[in-house]
Amino acid sequence: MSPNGSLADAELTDWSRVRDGLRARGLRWTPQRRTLVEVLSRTEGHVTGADLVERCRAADPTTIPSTVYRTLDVLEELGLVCHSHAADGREEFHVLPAAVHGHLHCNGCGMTWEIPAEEASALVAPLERDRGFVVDVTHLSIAGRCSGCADAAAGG
Amino acid sequence: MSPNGSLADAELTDWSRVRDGLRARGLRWTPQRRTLVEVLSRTEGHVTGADLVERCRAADPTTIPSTVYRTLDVLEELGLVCHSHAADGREEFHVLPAAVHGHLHCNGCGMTWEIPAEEASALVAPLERDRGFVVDVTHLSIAGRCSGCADAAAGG
DNA sequence: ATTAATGCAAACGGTTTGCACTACT
DNA sequence: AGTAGTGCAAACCGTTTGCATTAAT
Repeated sequence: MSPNGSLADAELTDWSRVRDGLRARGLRWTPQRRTLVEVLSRTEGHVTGADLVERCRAADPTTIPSTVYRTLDVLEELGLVCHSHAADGREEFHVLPAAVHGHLHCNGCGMTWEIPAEEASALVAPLERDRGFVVDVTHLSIAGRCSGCADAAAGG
Repeated sequence: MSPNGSLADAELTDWSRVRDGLRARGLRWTPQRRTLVEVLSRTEGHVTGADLVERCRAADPTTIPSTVYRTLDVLEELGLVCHSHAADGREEFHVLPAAVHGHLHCNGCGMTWEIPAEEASALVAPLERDRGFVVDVTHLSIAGRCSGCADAAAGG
């Protein structure tokens, strides 16, 4: 793949490349985008869209939701974030994961863990083998109960 | 669809038990609930809440959304349906009793397949083994591309 | 000078809620 | 009679859109 030289292989933390990536496409580097990109650079794992709006607003109180969402679209096109849907049905973005794909979400405590790419691939390998179903591991989201909450449920 | 057969044809599904299940809990069997239960009894796989509202409205044009959602809550408490979230983030319900759990959703053609319980369990077994994470297979939803769409993507 | 991007406000779609009324038991 | 359930309408929440304005290039 790697069609038009996407930024996907850039150093994760090297957000300054985003600016150039945008410009290379004739898009613009604005203060609002800079704010979001900075927020994202501090973000690990997943955040909802609303969450990002809130964090941007913390950094810049003049932040407008639609701008954030529009910028997220652009960043997703650039391959810098991708989105899936959380267990509660909201948009969930995560910062371009180097080798991190898929989530494990605990219905007990609400925690979310990431599943390393290899582990995720291993899990779904049978699907690809037996059914020819190519899983999009970046959207893999598995709900259940973490060991702590499972024990609690079993114990009491 | 058996216009005058009332609950007589319920031997395929044991939905007539719903009525008794409700009553056993001091809850009531109303025409609106009957409509929804009939709709559900004709339903295979998954439906969104909005979808069910629509189908109920087809059966009974006076159907009101909030009633449907409230009844779904009740039916879920009874263990007759359960809900998860579809890839597009909407509520997704599916009829319980079958030994069918988990979905495979193709981003290409939009089709959804069900994963048999054993297959689903086998897939996530490593998670439970290695991490003690007890997966809720009824909420397992995996997105990707079916063999047809994967081939199409690879081929062109 | 272009024209991409922003701010704003209103719309949207699915779901939820408050409340008076209805009807199941 | 008593109370679960309904209908309705409005609220809600996250997200999207239209459009005139602003500002990056």
